[in-house]
Amino acid sequence: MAGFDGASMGEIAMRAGCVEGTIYTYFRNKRALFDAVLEAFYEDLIADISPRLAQIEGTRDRLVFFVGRHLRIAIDDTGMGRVINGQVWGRADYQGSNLHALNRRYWRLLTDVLHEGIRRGELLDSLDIPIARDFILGGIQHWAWRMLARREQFEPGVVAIRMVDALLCGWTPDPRVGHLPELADRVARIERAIGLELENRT
Amino acid sequence: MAGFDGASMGEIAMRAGCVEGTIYTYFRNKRALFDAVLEAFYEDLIADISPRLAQIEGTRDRLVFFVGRHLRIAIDDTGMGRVINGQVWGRADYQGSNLHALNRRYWRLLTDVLHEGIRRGELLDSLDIPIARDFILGGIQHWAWRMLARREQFEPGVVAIRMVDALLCGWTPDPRVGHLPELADRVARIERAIGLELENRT
Amino acid sequence: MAGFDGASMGEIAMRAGCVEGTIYTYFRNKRALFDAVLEAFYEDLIADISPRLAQIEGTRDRLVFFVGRHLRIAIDDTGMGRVINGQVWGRADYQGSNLHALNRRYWRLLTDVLHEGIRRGELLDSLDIPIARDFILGGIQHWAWRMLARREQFEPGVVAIRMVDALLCGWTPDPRVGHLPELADRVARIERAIGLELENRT
Amino acid sequence: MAGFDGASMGEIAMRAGCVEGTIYTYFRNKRALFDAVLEAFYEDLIADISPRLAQIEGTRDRLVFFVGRHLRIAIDDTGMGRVINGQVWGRADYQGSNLHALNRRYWRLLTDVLHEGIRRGELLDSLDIPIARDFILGGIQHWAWRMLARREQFEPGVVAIRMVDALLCGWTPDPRVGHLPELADRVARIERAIGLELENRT
DNA sequence: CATGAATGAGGCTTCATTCAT
DNA sequence: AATGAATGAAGCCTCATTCAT
Repeated sequence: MAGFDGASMGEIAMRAGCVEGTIYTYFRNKRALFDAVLEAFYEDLIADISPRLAQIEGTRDRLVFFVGRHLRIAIDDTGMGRVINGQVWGRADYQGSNLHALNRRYWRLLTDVLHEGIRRGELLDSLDIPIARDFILGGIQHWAWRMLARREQFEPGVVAIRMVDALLCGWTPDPRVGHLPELADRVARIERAIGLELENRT
Repeated sequence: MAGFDGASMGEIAMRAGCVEGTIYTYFRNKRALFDAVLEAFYEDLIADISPRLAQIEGTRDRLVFFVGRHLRIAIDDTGMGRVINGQVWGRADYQGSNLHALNRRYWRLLTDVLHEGIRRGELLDSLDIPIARDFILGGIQHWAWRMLARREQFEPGVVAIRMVDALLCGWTPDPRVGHLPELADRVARIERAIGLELENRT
Repeated sequence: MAGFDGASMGEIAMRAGCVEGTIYTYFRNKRALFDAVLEAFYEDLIADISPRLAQIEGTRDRLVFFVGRHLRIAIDDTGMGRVINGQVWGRADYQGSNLHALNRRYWRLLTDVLHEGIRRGELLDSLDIPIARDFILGGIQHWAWRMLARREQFEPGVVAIRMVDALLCGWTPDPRVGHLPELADRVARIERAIGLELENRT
Repeated sequence: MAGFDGASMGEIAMRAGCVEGTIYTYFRNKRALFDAVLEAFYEDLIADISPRLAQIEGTRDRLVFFVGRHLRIAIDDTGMGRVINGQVWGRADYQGSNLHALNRRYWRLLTDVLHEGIRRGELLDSLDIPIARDFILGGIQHWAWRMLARREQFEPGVVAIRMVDALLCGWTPDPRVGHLPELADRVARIERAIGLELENRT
């Protein structure tokens, strides 16, 4: 019903309003057709996201935008997501293919945001970026598929904020924690001032 | 090579050491065969994980065990993972199927750990459990596939710890940080009481 | 209309009284089918010719038998001859194939006759056997095709004799001719002895 | 790779430096194109051979030239030879086609040499010319294909001499055998002269 | 005259499924 | 219960040919 094997050239031709032979005027074979479609999809996606990401300030807002945009793919291009999942992964010649390169360029938009976030101090230095990336991309995918399987609607913008918050809580250094040393200083000064003895607190 | 469409009944029969006709003695059709295989896989998986999860104390350790076990599936049962991915999702009759029920039972093991973690105070009350679950399952999947695609080895136990830490940092309430506002108030009150002069702070 | 490319699997199946799929139960693909047919043909041919050739005395009679039998192929198995011509030659993997081995075994029947003929003194020592073989096989083929193209009937036995005679005239040393010089000497001596006067001869 | 069916109009057009449609401006269909090519080939061949054959004296030299020239076709125009073999023979409308006429004109060059050889007394009166022709053409073809299949080089001029000699040995009258009748006359005269009674010789 | 995109028929092959034994 | 040969629908792909530009 979906995916590379699920779609027949006959059906594709019919939907395209031509006969099977015509497709072969433009694409060498089924695989070439799928590659071309996926490449066009990625190109458009990158061309759409890249400039808008550059205009957003702040790591959190950038992530919210990226996650929301990625979630929208699952809604608008449901089949595409499934094809990518079925085709992009698990192909013998994936590594080194043009598709792989595009996939990397797309992921790069996300990891660049993460790296920049670390540089700005908005994300923890210790953040494992490959893991963070896979959590975001994989988590979004799972969420979207589950929603689609249950035929439930969802608002990408709202879900994106919830997702980013769920992740950022741990990745961003808590500004309040930054006050701890200072607070300790003040307490020590008070103690000195009143010569008071304090109980230990666990 | 893998997946529902990738395997032919002839090949399956050959590997099973029988002829194609024999399979139809036991399974109505190909779909029924695959469902049975997936069900057996899930049953075994749940039977394996469930009791061991019960013996582990502490949310963090439970999550590490679950994540590690799930990662191992991608290594030991690569094909199975792909079949699940291809078949579990995107089937018209998935909702309400026996497979769906098993899938839910498996996920339930994870969400139970999360709920229990909240109850124990080891996870934030505000944690969005569906999102958390999808981050874990989706993140693991992405990570594993990427590794397999690159033919890189990885140690499930080590990766599991890294993953859980990356997530828990934000999900577990830091006990010290929770007391900070209150502590600051008390300090300020004491300072006021004893007439201490404070410098302005930005 | 004939040959490997000329015959469609559909047509073959129809003539065999089954559907296309059935053929693939027995042969991996079209090429395997053709190879099997050709191999069976050669096996039968060799099994038929080999013992009969052994029972025939004399190089000339053996050649007549071989040529006649080969000519009959062109009549009885017209299509087969054409397939062999189209397939046996000009295939990239011909050298070293099973078909090649069979072809050689068949040719060997002929070249063995020729070698034996030389050993017996019935053929010239100087006979170039590869060339002789190609003349026989190629000549027969040309002759048969020409006849078939013109839809002319011919009697293999009669043609075989004509062909072998045409070739043997030069390949077999004429025993009578060998005595000629000696005979001429004796005549000349007698003439001289009896004082006979001879005219000059150029 | 070769033959009528092996070449597609697309490939032909590409090699000709035009598009497929253009070919149909000049040739009604694929068959007409092939016929035209074959005809041009034969025309050139005949135009090349014919005058040179006329300048050669002696049947043997003429045959050596013809055989050598024919062998060279197999080397220089390998594909052409295969096309001719596949197309010239075995076509329903071959008899009476223009191609047939050209083929005959080409063969005629050879049979004319043979007829002339008989007239000159350089070939046996009893030579069966159709058979002789098929031996030459068929033998050459077999030899050439075998060499090409084995990827062996050969020198057309050398092979031609060997072939013609192999055939001529039988086709040319042995000059010594020509003395037999005369010798018999002399013996008879002797017998008469001496009134001798001779024993029967087998 | 040249083009080349579109066509559609036909080819080979696969494969889930059936059924008589 | 097991077999495995037979099926036939469907898939991908090729290619000679046409036709509007």
